[in-house]
Amino acid sequence: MYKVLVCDDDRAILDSVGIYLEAEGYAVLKASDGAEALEALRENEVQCVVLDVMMPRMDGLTAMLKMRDKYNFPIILLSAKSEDTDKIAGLSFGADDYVTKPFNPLELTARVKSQIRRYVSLGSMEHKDSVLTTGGLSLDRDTKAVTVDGEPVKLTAREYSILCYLMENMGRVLSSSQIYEAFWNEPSFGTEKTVTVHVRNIREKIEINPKDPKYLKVVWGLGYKVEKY
Amino acid sequence: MYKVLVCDDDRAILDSVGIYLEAEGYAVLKASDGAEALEALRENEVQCVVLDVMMPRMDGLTAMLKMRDKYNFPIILLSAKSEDTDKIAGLSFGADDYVTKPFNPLELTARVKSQIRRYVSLGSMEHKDSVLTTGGLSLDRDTKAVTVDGEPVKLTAREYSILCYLMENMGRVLSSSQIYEAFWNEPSFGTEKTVTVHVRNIREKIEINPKDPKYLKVVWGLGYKVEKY
DNA sequence: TTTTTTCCTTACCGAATCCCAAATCTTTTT
DNA sequence: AAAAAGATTTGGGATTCGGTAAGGAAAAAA
Repeated sequence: MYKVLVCDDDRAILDSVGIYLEAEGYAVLKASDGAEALEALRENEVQCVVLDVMMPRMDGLTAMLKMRDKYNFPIILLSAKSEDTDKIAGLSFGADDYVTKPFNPLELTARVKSQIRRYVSLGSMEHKDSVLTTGGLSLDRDTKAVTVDGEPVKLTAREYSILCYLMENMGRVLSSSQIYEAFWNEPSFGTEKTVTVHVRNIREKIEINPKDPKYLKVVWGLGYKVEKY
Repeated sequence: MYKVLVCDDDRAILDSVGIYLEAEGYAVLKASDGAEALEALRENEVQCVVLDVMMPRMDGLTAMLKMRDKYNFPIILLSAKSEDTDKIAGLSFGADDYVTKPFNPLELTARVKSQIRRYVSLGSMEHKDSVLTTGGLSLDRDTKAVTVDGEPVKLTAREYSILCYLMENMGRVLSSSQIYEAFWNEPSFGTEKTVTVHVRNIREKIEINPKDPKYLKVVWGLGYKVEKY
């Protein structure tokens, strides 16, 4: 039976999440701050951790960094929508997934399930491929380095995030609002144009001829995609 | 067509939200308290619920918990602005999003749209195959790619949606007005002719001989269908 | 801290593309 | 043969995308 550690200072959330996860057949350990969580980990082998960002004594991000020193199980962060400390900031610090409050407990359960499946199927193999490639374009999610035909390309944070998202969904068409919502955690009304400007800037950097893009293509009326070669 | 249940004791809000959602092409069910909402859910399959927190008889949070026992559609809470957002985030455990009153109806609409998109795409991720096929014709809903005998075909956005709709209902006959209303939410007087034109353009692209269509056939006096092979 | 630099967002215009409706022609049904 | 339904063609109008630029925010440097 797989074990999941849930860490949140709100007991109501702790209990309810526990109920949902137990219904899925997981054993649930509970902690109400980072210190308690680390202590629980010393005595138990878990396959996944759900961690609130805002907690007394030791906050979630600090706790996560300490966990990463010793363990490599997946970590899912919880945070209130209002704090909005960028999704990317959280993920790039070593989290595997990120859920904003309020959240659907069923969705959290689904994410836990999917993280555990990935974790155990990799069988503690450290070899998750962090490099995405198509044709001469490649992106390394560990080093955040992007190269075209071996030449390094300097992208800004937003540009990197957008390109990364598109390459993780290689071949799939994503609408401007989908892309927008993936990073701003906000539905878009009228702000989709921002995405097109970023797309243009990305093309300027990674395409030989931005007018006739080879990698980052538009699908009229539907969205953008990265071509799979 | 997706259905949204809106629940609020203020009839003015109920009506205005209803108008905006209907303009977006959703079917709207209305309820004025939690009990009514639960009853409506027994008789209808909905894809999203908008729920006021403060209501007589049965309040929103209680209603939400009861809904979570049986359903897993997204729930969006409405709450008074007075409480601070972090507090709401904590209290509203189990919701997928929240909006504070007073609110911009367009914002609420955008959030509903975004939740429904996530909900239906998650559903199709698990079970349904994203590729529809009949004979040599195939359509991939992820990449939005259509091929005939392996050859890629370039369709416009509207052509794609119409073909997709027909292929999702493979073998079934759909009238022009049905097809029209599926995308252009609302009337269909004289406008069915437009569908005819699109059908012709689609045939031009996917049929060997558009005069004697193999896939996209007409059923005289009733409508169109995609032949199942 | 203040200054400097880089980056993000928004607005606008032009160009490419597509949608729609009307008019006309063809096929099917009665 | 007449009537009804679908097929085809065409042009104006609406959308969507690309490109540019400027103001403001954020990050980096001093």
